[in-house]
Amino acid sequence: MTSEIERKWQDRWKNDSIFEPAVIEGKKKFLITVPWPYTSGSLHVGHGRTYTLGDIIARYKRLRGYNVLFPMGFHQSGTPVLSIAQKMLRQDKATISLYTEYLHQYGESDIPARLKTFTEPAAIAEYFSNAIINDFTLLGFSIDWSRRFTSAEPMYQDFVSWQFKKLNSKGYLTRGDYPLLYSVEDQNPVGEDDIKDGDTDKVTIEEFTAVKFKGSEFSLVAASLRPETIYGITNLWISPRGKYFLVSQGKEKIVVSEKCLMKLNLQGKEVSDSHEIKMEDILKKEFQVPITGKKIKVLKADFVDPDNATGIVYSVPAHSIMDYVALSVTGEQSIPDKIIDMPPTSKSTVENLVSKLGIKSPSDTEKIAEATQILYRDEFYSGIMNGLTPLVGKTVQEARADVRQNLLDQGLGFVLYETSRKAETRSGSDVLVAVVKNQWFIDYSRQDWKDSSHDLIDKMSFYPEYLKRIFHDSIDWLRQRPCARKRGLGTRLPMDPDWVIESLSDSTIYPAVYTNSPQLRSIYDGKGSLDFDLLDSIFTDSTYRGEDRFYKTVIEAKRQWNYWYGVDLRLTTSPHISNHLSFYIMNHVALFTGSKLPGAISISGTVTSKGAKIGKSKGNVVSLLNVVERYSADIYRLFVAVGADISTDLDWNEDDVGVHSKKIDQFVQIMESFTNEPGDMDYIEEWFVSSFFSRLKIFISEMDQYAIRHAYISIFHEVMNDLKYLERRGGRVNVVLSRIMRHWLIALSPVIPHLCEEYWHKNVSDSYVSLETLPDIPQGYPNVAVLRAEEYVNRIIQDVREIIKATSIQPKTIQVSTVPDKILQIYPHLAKGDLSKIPQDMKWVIPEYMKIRNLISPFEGDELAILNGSKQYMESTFGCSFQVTKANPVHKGRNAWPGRPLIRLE
RNA sequence: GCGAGGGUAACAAAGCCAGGUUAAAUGUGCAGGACUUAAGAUCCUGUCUCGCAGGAGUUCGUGGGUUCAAAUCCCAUCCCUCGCACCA
Repeated sequence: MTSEIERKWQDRWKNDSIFEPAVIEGKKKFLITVPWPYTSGSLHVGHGRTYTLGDIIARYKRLRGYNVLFPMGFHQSGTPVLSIAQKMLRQDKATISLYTEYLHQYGESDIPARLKTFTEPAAIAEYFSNAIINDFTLLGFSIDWSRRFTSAEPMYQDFVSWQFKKLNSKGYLTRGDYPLLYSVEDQNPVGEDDIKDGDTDKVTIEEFTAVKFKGSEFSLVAASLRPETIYGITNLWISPRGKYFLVSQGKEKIVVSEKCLMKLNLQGKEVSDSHEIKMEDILKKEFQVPITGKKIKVLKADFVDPDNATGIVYSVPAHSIMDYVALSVTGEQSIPDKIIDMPPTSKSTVENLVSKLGIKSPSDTEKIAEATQILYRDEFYSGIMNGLTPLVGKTVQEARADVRQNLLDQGLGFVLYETSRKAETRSGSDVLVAVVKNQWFIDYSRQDWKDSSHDLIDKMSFYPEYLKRIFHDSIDWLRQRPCARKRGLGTRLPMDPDWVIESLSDSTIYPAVYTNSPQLRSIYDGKGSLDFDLLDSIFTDSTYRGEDRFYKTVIEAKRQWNYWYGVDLRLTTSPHISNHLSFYIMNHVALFTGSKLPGAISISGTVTSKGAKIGKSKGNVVSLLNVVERYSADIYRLFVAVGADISTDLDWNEDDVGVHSKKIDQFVQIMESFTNEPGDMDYIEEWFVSSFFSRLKIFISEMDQYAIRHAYISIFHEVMNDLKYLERRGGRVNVVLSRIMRHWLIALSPVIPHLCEEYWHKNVSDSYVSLETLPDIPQGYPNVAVLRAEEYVNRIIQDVREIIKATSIQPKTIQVSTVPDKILQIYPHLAKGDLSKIPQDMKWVIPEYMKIRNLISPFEGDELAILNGSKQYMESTFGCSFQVTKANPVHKGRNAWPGRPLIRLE
């Protein structure tokens, strides 16, 4: 039943193309974008949230009279789709079962046949694009699909080429060497996805300083993360299990481990003439510490990993747990003095940590690792170099940079990159660090660029507001970003077609293309390409000088662009802040000006499922399609709207969904039993209508701040509660609904569009509620006096209840006597403190007033009349008779005060 | 470590930016009642402590401070979550 209604309206919206807005010059427009989905799988309840919130906002802006464009496209560039296709080709079991499941969800009839096509990346992207369109349609999204395009589309790729040529001409692209994780066997860079346990145990790149220790015939190269400790070196360690090689590096001869040779090659350190060297030939020699010139020996140690870094390490027992422990065990040398001083309060010294953690031997690897982490961290942040070094007084942080630079400058060392842990790909080949030569970067580090980005951020709006500060920080923190790679799908870099533009970099200003993709596509189809000058004439101020037969389309493309761009609101999730959204801001600043720049950004929180992060391993993935089938689009939408504030996390919890589902049922019942009953309203009906319009005002002001949750609690839940209350008070539901039906359905339509459309047609008009504008609030509403009066009645009820509770009296009669006229007359003087204006014969009330003044709630209505009007309600509420009188003033004893009548139970 | 967000009643979760109208929304749970042959659904009432008259007391991680007044502002401290990059 519900799904039939939803389908019906989805079809009608689509057939009438009501969400494909045309340019209307002079009408205020609103362009809202949400990041385009990546087309590698099905969407779950978490994905749905941001899109749903986007749709709610789009629909809200429509009812506020904006010409709203809510476009969508698909992201297909990058590596995931490609690697899925490759895995399909390899018949990878896990991938096949995952995609079988996806296809099953989508009700695919011939799964094996469909899977066969998935060896082709385009087929995967195509299939899931269509699946997502289907999902979004079933959720009732008011998306303009006529403008959709994908990042793999040639028309769009010409646009990206234009963008990169512009960036390059403005000097925003640079080149340089860049380290990245690499598989030698596959001859490919590897991402987190390619590494075994890469998602749970992240692999990062660490920058070692490889230090050359000169000997009579060759140098030993030991690598360290802490070059400042060379002043405390006592000896070198090599592994008894390792193989070491003598190689030529330029004119120098150096010795490193076998594994290190490969790293040197990958990292562009050219070496030649390698041959293995016997361990004894190393052990019998002495070597010299660079800078200090100290002569040291080489010792064997089991704890040295020949595969790590150079396979040779230098020993600093005063500042390294392992070296200290190893030395204590051999007892060969005494522990040398420290070269780094710690604050007196610090307990982080080698000796303390070793004894505290009870480390006995080099085989206590876990404890040693823990102690090492503490020591390195504390020395880095609070250590000061002491007088045994020439760097006395410098912090460890400063000293490290100094020594490193010194070694590099004098050719006494070089940079060696290493993985933070031993890593291998999912297929089992080694992951090492390679240095890519001449990597292309977008130079986000440029200060002038950052400055103008900060200016833009100052002008933009953020929801919630604290995001503004975070974006300033993020811009400051950005460095050069590698923007192209050698594999993956995407656009070729126009100045260097060997490279493919990386998938975040090709999607920074793409919302621009939503404005005129049909025109661009038509020109592309006619010309076979979109050249630089043509795009320039559309997206900048330059004029079009191309072929005449495209002239009209170019002008139309430009008109669309001028009307629709910039993006009034971009809505996405927090992981995008430090990358996509920052790039989005900076690329806009680089290429556009004025009204074409972004207006506002809002961030929605993440979605958990049953309290846990959504993931296949947790088994808590709930697909969107499944939710729509089991509940309905409107129930899901209501849950998303009201379940949590836009910026906080939302938990997908079926119990809570059930609550919303019940509320929707009640709403349906109310709407089904509605018949138009215009006519005069009594007091309580007047109260309801007043309350409604007061809630509608709250709704508008909250929605203008995108406080969707507040807005809909007010206009849906609280209005529903008011309706229940109205019934209890004897009001006529249909009479009041006749007064508010238009406003209510229009206001609710952003969240529950299908039901609103259904009842709009049934009860109001045959136009589309989705396109209606919210009418003004009628004159005289909300009627504050009536609202106050009802509050007053409820306060009396509360008081009676409390008295019953405190006294355990079951009243037969409730007597309420309201404020005497004499007290009411002088009350304003009392409230103002003008005690002198109080007539002599009434002065006796002053002491009583002083005592209870905090309990008085002044009330401007006619209390007697209001209470008399509520007599019936009071009697049914308490099941006894209810009498109202005007009290007489009493000199001794208690009096009735404004808003605080006397209550007596009998 | 740095950066950001957060710690509120049995639980979940508002309020905090713009201090008083806050014993503190809302939902769940729990208790009592209404309706029902019964169950369910729905509705009402209650749910920190004390109170035979509408009141009082003690509460919003912990410890201080500002103020006539603090869940709300400031300082310190403990704990939790997320991000720290090339991955979409």
